Amino acid sequence: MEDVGAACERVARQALGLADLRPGQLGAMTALARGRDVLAVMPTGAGKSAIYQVPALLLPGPTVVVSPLIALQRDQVEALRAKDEKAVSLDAGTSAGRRRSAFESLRAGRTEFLFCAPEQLAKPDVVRDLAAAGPSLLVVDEAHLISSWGHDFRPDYLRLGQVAEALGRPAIAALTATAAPPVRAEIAERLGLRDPVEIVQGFDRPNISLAVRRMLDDPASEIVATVAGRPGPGIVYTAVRKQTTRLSELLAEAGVRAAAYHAGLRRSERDEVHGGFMSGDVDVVVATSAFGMGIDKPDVRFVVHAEVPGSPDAYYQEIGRAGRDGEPAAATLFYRQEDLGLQRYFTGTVPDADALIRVARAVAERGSCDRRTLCERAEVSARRLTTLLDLLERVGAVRVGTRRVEPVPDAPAPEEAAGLSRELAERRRDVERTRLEMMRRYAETGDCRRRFLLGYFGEQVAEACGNCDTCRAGTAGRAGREVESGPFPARARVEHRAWGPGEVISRGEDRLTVLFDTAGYRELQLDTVLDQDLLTEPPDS
DNA sequence: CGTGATTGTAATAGTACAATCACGGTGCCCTATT
Repeated sequence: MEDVGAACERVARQALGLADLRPGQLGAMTALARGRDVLAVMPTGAGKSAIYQVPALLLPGPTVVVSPLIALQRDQVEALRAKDEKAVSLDAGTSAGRRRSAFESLRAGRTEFLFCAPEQLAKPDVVRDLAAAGPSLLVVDEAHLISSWGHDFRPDYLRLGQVAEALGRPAIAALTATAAPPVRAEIAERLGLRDPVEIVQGFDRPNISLAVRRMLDDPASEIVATVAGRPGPGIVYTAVRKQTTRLSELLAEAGVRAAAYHAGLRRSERDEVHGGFMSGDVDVVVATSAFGMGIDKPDVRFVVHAEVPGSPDAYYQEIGRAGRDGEPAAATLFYRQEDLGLQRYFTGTVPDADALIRVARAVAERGSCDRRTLCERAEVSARRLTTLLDLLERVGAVRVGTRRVEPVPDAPAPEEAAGLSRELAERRRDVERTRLEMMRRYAETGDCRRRFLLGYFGEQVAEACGNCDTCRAGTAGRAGREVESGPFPARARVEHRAWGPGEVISRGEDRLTVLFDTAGYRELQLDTVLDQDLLTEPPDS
């Protein structure tokens, strides 16, 4: 009988035309083909799709792929059809007839791949119809969104673990290009991955040079000068929509073929800008974070940030769109301290106690009920309900199934449950804010910027990179060199007097960055830690 | 949290500054019109 690895290689070659597989790819494929869960963190272009497509063709049942944007789903369907693989996508615009025939075809084994957004899987009949087809694989693409979008923006991301159960718990593949260690942990926890095979490929993109320009006032003219002096194509990221128009107009005046892009534009305008950028008619897109996913243009030469983004995670995701062809590219952050305030605002939502109490009380008084009834009884929107229920469930006040919400025996009283939920949300917000704090550190550090970023993503690098502004300025070598020996090495579990347990993310000569389980990222001076005996290393494995 | 627009007050006709307020990102969905 053929070995699973060999079978993967054969299918990759015959069905998908992939002659050579990278070691990480093959490992992930064979794990999935054997029914194991996989969490893969690999840069775009490293063949993430093949990781699930190959085992999908080997395993008996169909494959459900969760993808955040309808446009991405359609692209993927098209790419598969070009290889003669039967794939469909499902969204709100899919007619009842097409829906029926899609499910029929999945059940009959004529269609292998179904793409949809998590919101589709929030609908009990969709899950029921899919379960009837006996899926063998559930793929969550852009899985970092579970952590970054799930909590308030698209809460249905949080329910995918339960969806997996309802689908008969197929093997799960979680795929992303960017996920720091705590994000990986959250993905695994939320999806309920079972002893997943974790494949993390190098984060480093050495061809992207890094620089920060500190600004005391409006950076617009500096940005225009910088962008106008650089060979295109490039992206300028701004934090607010108004700024996209303003900067693109200033750039146009300076003779740059620039266009603005944000989610408030009409569909046709967005498509036009996107298309123009891909075809080369537009050299520079000035955009909010709406511009990004699904933009696979290899020759982007620079990414400029006009304002600081909310976390190193978001920053790395956005600069990662530069230099995918491997040629030199530049990432420049225009940094003003005041801009941190806006990001603080973006991370600052904690649901109000009243709404939480109303929901908790409705469930407690009424008993098992469906979501619609609950929305009416508690007077909250369907979307908000998902966020509230997630919190209430995590503090043990309710149990949320795919169809119904159930009360929990001995649950805390509604007022108490609301209080606990708010504490949970506050803790989460505080952790978010320490991410922002790490972004500030990146902008203000005198150490090698790449070493800082890679350290944040859990990669220890001894040498300064030589391709960032601090390296060129000569400040990088002196501060914060990684140290191999001594107490509190990277990845060590530690316990702080006030902040509780955590893990050392990076270890410098004179300071430590620690991610605390509840207090988030903190930087500690090694002297102080030793003098005051602030940290202990618990004597475990 | 910070910005920019609007309103308010004080002192006296045009302006100056303070207080208040609204606003700020990402995309599914579903339904009603063209």
